[in-house]
Amino acid sequence: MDIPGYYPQPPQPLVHQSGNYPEDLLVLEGSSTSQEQKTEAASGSESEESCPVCGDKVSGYHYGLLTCESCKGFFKRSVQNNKHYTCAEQQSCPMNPSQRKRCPFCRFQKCLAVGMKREAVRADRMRGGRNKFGPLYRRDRQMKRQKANTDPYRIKMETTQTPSPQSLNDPHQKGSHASDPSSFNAFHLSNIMYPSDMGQLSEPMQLDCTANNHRMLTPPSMPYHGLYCTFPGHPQDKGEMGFSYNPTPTHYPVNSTPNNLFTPRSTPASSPCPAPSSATVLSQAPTQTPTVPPSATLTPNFLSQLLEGEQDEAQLRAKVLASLQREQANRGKHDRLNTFSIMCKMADQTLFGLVEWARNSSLFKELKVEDQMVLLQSCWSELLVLDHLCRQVTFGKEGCIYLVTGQQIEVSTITSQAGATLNSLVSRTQDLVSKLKALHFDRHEFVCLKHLVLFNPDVKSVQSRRQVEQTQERVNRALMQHTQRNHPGQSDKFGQLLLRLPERCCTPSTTERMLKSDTTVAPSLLL
DNA sequence: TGCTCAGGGCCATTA
DNA sequence: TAATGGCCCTGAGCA
Repeated sequence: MDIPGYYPQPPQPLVHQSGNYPEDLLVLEGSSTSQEQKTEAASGSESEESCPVCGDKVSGYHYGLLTCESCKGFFKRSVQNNKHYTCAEQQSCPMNPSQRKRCPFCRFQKCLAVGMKREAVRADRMRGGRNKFGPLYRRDRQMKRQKANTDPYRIKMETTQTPSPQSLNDPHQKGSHASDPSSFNAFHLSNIMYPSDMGQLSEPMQLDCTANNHRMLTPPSMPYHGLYCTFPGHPQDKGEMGFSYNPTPTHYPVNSTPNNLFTPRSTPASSPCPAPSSATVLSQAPTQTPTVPPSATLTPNFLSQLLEGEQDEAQLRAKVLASLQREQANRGKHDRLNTFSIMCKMADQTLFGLVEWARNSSLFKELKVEDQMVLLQSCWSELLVLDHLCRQVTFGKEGCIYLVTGQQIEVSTITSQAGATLNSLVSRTQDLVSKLKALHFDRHEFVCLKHLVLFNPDVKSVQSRRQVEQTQERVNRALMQHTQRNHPGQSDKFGQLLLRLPERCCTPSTTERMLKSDTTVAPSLLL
């Protein structure tokens, strides 16, 4: 959401923001009066929010959402003068007040991505008056009030240090295991976990998704810098992609393939993603007891405990779809989200789900709030990618990418439209999915890997480092014992799983950490 | 009828 | 010298 991410203090959402207006709690929900506006102005909350494009201080609603004066002017000039920019880098330039001027291409793309509307720039250049988005602004304010009223994590934020704006928007810090908690992506997570001013767990914007799977051209669940790529021939600013959601997608996941290794805790009968058969790897596991220490008898319970906190795929799918539908409903049929924005919002919602998962983890709950923050801040992008991989292994059909919404896109459709960088990402992802499928990656192993990524004792600013380390070692042992017990024929499965991690997160640090944590296994892994 | 506030213009500053 | 960004003006919408 952030994913993406990029917003300095006060906390920001990945794409859209919502506010925290304590005084507004006195205003009846659903009402929108001048008094309400006066109250907002008096509270100063809105003026303290940060621009979703660059993180600077917002000056009001401009072209569809709250932005700073600078981005307002930039967007206006870009549209009025029909500017066409190019990016000298990877189309993922950092966007913060000090660097926003460096790459107008990325800045403009981000303006569009977060929801600034070209059509709000008047073609006739007439001054003054109100635009047609007045009702939208009012709804946005109402949602902020509602979230401010219902968010249970606001109090925690008040006791949590937030990072300095300077470092928040630097995407070069993304994905670093030892990332500074003040990194911009870290900041995103802090907003999601403990939204204060902005209410990161904001009511999702609404949208009508009536559906055309085949026209979806962007890949799901990529790291945010990837999401901000453009697609040759399909720039996101072309407007509506005709994305719509059909509750019954054309492409259903094949639940009878050997790839369906996971057993979701529940999947509605009407789900476009039927529950995989119960013939999971676990159920097929041999009864023979492997040569594991006596302590291993606790492992199944431990793994069950980890699994209890797992996200329900059907629920997550429902949430994402509801969010997209609400977003489009708010926008109206002539103002559809483009594909790029839809993908960003899917990633947002997926990330919210992952944060929720972490917060519900019994192991994670044992940590101090500050440690929870910095751990999530350091690994959110890896969790997103891991989550994507898991979804592909579980539900993905050969040659297709399975979206969190239950829809599938053919990889060939993407590769025929995308540029080299994105194609490379998609290709690497698919390779990794194939390897994991070959390993018969199961749900227990997935939940272990998620915990291993999450409990990273190398993250700076972790206070209870020893506790994190011990938890990681515990999960590591559980994973090893599980693979030995259930896959005795694959003696190196544990190592193979860990070796996949660097491919997932593009850094060997996670694997190195785990190898260090279990020296009995390390030698065989290094061979 | 006066107030609000979002879009447009101006212009000093910056790169 | 073009781009940026802060400040001010304008005027439709609303109470």
